[in-house]
Amino acid sequence: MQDGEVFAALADPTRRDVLQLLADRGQASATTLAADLPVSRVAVVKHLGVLDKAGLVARREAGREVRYEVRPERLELAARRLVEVAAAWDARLAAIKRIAEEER
Amino acid sequence: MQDGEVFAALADPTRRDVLQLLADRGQASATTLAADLPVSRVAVVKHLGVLDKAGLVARREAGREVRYEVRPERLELAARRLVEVAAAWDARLAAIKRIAEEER
DNA sequence: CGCTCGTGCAACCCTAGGGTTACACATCCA
DNA sequence: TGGATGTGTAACCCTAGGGTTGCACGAGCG
Repeated sequence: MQDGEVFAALADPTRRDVLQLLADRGQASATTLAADLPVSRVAVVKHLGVLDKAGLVARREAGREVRYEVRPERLELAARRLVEVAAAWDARLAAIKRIAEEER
Repeated sequence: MQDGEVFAALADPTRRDVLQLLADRGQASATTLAADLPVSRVAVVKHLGVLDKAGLVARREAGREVRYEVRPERLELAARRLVEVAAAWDARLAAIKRIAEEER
């Protein structure tokens, strides 16, 4: 459940569609999701698999079918990490700029 | 310069290394970056290309060499979008939960 | 019980893209 | 001017992974 996995998960357009669709419905199975997507059920299952590993989605078995639901917390966490990294870069850049100023 | 491009750019580990290295140095050319990475210069150039398209890096020609530098703003922007999406999902999930409560 | 529906799984196809080497060209400097 | 040095580009290799079809299996229901 690394950050890299989250980015990789978010990188694929079909996967983002799956995520969005899932968010709209609250919860759904791979089969019903596939009905409203231009790809097969198997493809959707694979996508849900990587989304699950990335922690962006929760898998819950209900009888003979498998329900998935979105987990916004993970997305927020990833976003916060991004902000942290960006801030760190900013600080470093500011420091470099300051040094450049002093040397002038 | 779509959001998808940013995620795709961030998805590759080598690319993240390039980004980090670039952030450490403030600015650098593809050749000098390649010196401290386990891949060839050509590979680094390609990576810098997608980072550039994603807006995460700025390309600046200086004489016969090409300097690149990191652009934290784009990273922050992407992060903010993520937070927005997560918030939207949260709201939707909350709504669905509320409806479920009412139906009870 | 028998039929249907939802999953899991295996085998396969095909392209994107990350990586390489080799060569041509431009710029800087002794 | 000539030789390093830094880029760009072309041709190529190879795997990851997104997509498919086909089939077997288990759960639910008339």
